[in-house]
Amino acid sequence: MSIVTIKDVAAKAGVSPKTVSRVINGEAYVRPEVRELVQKVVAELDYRPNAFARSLSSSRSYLLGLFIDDPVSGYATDVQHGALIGCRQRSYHLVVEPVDLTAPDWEGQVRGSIAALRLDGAIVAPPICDEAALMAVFAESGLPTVLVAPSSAPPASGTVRMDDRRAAQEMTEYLLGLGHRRIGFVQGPISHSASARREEGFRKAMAAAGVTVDEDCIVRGDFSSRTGMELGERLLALPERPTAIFASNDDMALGVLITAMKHGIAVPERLSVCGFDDAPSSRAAWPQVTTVRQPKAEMAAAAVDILVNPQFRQKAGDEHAHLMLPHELILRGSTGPA
Amino acid sequence: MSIVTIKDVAAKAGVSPKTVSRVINGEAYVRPEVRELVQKVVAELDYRPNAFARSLSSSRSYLLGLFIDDPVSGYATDVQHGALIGCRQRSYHLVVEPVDLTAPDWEGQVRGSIAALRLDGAIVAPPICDEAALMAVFAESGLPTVLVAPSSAPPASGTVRMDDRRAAQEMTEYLLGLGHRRIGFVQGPISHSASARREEGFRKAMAAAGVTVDEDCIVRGDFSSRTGMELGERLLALPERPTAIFASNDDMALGVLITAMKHGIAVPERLSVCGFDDAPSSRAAWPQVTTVRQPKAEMAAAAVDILVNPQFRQKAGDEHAHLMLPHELILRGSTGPA
DNA sequence: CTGAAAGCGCTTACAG
DNA sequence: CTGAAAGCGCTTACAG
Repeated sequence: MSIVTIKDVAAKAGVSPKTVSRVINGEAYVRPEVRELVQKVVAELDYRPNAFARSLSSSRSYLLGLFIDDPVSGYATDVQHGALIGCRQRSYHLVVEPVDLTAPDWEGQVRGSIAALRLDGAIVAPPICDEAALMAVFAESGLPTVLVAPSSAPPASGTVRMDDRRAAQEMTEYLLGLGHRRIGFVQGPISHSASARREEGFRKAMAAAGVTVDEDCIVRGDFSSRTGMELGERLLALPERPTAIFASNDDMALGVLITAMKHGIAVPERLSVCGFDDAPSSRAAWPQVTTVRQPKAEMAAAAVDILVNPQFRQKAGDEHAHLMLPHELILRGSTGPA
Repeated sequence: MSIVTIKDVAAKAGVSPKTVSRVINGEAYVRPEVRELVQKVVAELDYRPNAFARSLSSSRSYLLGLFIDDPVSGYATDVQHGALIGCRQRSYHLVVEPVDLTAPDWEGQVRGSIAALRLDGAIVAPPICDEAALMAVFAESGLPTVLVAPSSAPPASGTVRMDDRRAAQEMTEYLLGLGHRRIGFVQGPISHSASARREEGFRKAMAAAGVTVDEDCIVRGDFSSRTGMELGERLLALPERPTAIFASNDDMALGVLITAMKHGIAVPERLSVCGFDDAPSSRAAWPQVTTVRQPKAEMAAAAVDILVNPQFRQKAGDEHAHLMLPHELILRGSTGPA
């Protein structure tokens, strides 16, 4: 394949390499006719600036790092997809860096990526965006860093999140609107603070509707469909059985659904079930599960925007960008009137 | 953060930059004591070679591209995970490049990535590894390219795959071993040739066991759980109902399972169901679905090995590496004696 | 508006 | 076994 360099373009256009550089970087101060000529030659020769040479001489790498814990999770996948789309639009490239906090040298790995690749910015996905030690590495490196859906608010250049509390509140209001009063709630693991916020939203809506929450109806799972099944058993065995169960993630909702099916309890006729996340499992189930769509890809794309935005980059460090993106209730077949 | 360069290390160690270069690249011809000294200084200064400078002066970028169609699919996720692990081990980095063949300028995008990033190699996931136009772009660029689970055998530096036919055969033998004779088979879409190979395996095992296949028991789906449900209805309504259904992917198996539940047909007591892929849906279901594990991550890691292996890189173009990786039958609760 | 000079941080030949 | 020179392909100051 042609290894066309800036010199080739310059020679053919009869200008200096610097002028070609100006044109391809969209700088001002180039005579329109010269600009046009250069652009024509660039197209003819299919010239692609060497990203490495560019990075070496400038201070930018045009590379963003996506740091994730478990790259195989559906969550990570969606986040990555959004980041990829954002990068593509801005002519950046994305380097995916798995971070295994249990590995002995994870810190060296992260430092290595930052230093060797001269990343222009980092996007950190949950749950590792809540790890103080990791955030310290980024802070120390001075790398602009945007956190996606962090639980707390660690020091970072920016954060992008959704309103878990408000979303859970809306879902609960929806169930109440269907006439449900006795509603079971399946909590997530304590470590996952978004889960706590979801519970808050649930309780807030219940209180606002003047409905007392029976604490027997509140059970704690670990976000797996397995605990969803177990806790479903428990809730459905209650003397006064709930008419609806709100699980704080979809996998647990699926577990509840399976348990209901095992016991021949028709969903949604005799039991409404809803989840949170809009995970693939919510669609694989039957009936499909009513849930909350997290704007995962949109959050990641917004993170890219924050990092790439020149104004932001300049002020990185003292300016912070905090975005709250809208969620969406996805109403499906698993919920119905009480 | 420290911007330590090779000169800093050289100065502190009292040697030339070239010697430092030799040490960090593990070249021969460095006196042991000098090597040790340099390594000590490198560690002290936490020196990280600038990947861009390295790439610019050498011909290697230490970057591999993973080209995928739909980065959100579970398949892509697993492949990426394996590639990531492979890269990590070899001190390479992975750049993920989504390829949207429906976009007007997909070809320019791919060319751009290859040229601008000076990739050392490309890993191409299915189904785009079967697109002739895309493969032509890689061929033209001269970039070493390894295909993961291609259906046909397009020209490429290497391929890594599993034996779909053999796996389906083994699964069928397993069902036959359980005493099943009337077995339904849900085909995948014609476009997906692996699906055809799975059917071949099924038929081969049946023939070997002397069992005639009733063509009414063979139905074609599109790999979605939706068609799994529909075709499940059809198979279960057959005058003589199958005692087992082998779906050529897990999503369809899940659909069959749901249909069975709806009709109150106990699985595995009255119907055995099995799938293919070991997708998340096979575990989310209840009972969990017996399936075939594709070594997706392993295939991708092997692809990295092929690309990074110096011997291979040298001969790239005229030498081809073709690997067949072992699969695994995952026996779970959805299958039982006839 | 345009270009010549210098340099980014490495590695590739090439001498010793 | 070791190092001085040149260069990879761009961009950053700096002149004009």
